[in-house]
Amino acid sequence: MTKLPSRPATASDVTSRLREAITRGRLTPNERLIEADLAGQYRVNRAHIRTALAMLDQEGLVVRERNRGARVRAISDAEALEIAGTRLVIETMVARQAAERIDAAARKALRAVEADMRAAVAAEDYGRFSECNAALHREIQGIAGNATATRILDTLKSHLVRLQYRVILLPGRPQSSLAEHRAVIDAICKGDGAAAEKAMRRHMESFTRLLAQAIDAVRHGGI
Amino acid sequence: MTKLPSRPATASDVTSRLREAITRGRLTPNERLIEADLAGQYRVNRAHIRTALAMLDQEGLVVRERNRGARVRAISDAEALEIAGTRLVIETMVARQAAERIDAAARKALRAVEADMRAAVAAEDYGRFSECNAALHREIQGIAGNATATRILDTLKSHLVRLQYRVILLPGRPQSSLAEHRAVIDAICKGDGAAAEKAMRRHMESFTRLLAQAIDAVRHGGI
DNA sequence: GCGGCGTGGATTGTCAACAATTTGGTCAGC
DNA sequence: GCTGACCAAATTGTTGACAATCCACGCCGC
Repeated sequence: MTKLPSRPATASDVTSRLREAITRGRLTPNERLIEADLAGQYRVNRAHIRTALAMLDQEGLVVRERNRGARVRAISDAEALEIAGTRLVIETMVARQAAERIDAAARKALRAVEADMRAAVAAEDYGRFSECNAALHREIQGIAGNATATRILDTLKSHLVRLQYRVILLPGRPQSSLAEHRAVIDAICKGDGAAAEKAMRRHMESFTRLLAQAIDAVRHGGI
Repeated sequence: MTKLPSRPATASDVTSRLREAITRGRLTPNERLIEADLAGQYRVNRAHIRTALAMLDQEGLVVRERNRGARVRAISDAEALEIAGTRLVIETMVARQAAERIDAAARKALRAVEADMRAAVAAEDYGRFSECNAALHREIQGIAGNATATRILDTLKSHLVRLQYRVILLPGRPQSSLAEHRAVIDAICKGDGAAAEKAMRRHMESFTRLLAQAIDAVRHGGI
């Protein structure tokens, strides 16, 4: 997994590991993050934990209250929709930029991801589908080459990962998602910025709509 | 200015002050940020400086290299345009949301800022105009009530403040900017989301275009 | 009972000393 | 004069100890 030479873990290593623990749900919303415990767990000094928590606070994954410690930040339903909406407009912009900068190698890469994705849907392997999904968006971001947008999207997504499974698991969603993704890929490969923008907006709108439905269902249907 | 009871400065105080020093240009791009110096300057322990630097790093205002210290991050011309472009799409979304949620009190507040702005232009007081500009966008964000977007916009703007003066000082810009702002305000007050979106996009596009020109001019014209 | 009031344990905040690393300069040798 | 090794100063990284704070619990008086 991580490097074996076992260079003493640094603060940003700890930050990554904590971030992952939070986004993967190993640390649950509102869970207290006790510096001494975490320090013991990750075999690092408390100071590292402290700066990691400060960074994750800045990132919005953690809230800290003076003298009262840090907790995993719970995002409300309303906030989840805000995040999805913001993500929508940025992904849309990125799709256009990707279309404007596409080249042969990038086309090939996109088609490869598409094939993977299609296979995952055919195999009904939704975990893999989810990974392909993430890979595709990452690939598009890479093509667009917009570091600012990429950074923002990364933090926005980190807030959504826990929720997105609800959407992916909706009946018929993988199929419709695949079709939407294909439209995005086609437009980008054609180098048609306007079409890519439109296709990505449609894709993200349907994601956002389904997310809203999933949230509503949960709210009204218990658990 | 700050509270007189003089509660011992905390890490996030230091963060704000450092942030301001960077955005206001008191600390220049690539300038080294030496922990001990800053600690002395702000009358604070080095540990506070350390966490402040970690947060500003996460925020993108500072870069840190292991064992080599922190410097004010210099943003390239290309990156400035990335930031402006990203800001554009988010501000556009926010304008639409503001139009959808406007109420009587908010209308009044918007009109007040508009009057201020007009007065500033008439008086050719460009510092004040710049402040009004910021106030207007803040007001719109407040009406939209989108905390996620607001947070992102704040950090994006913090990267642009140093550059925006170049745009504001262009001949005729205050007047055209005022007109664009009026269109945005009118649309929002009418509650017309689509029009607000369009007006804001036009405004931000012209800002971005002028920023690009200003950058080009600097690049080719010396200094 | 029950509401205020310490009190102790757990946890975070603060600090200073020490270790490790980088950097720039000096000097010997070629 | 140039190269490289080495040394010293400056700076960051790490650690542990101690202070301040919060919180839950039990106690006392009513």
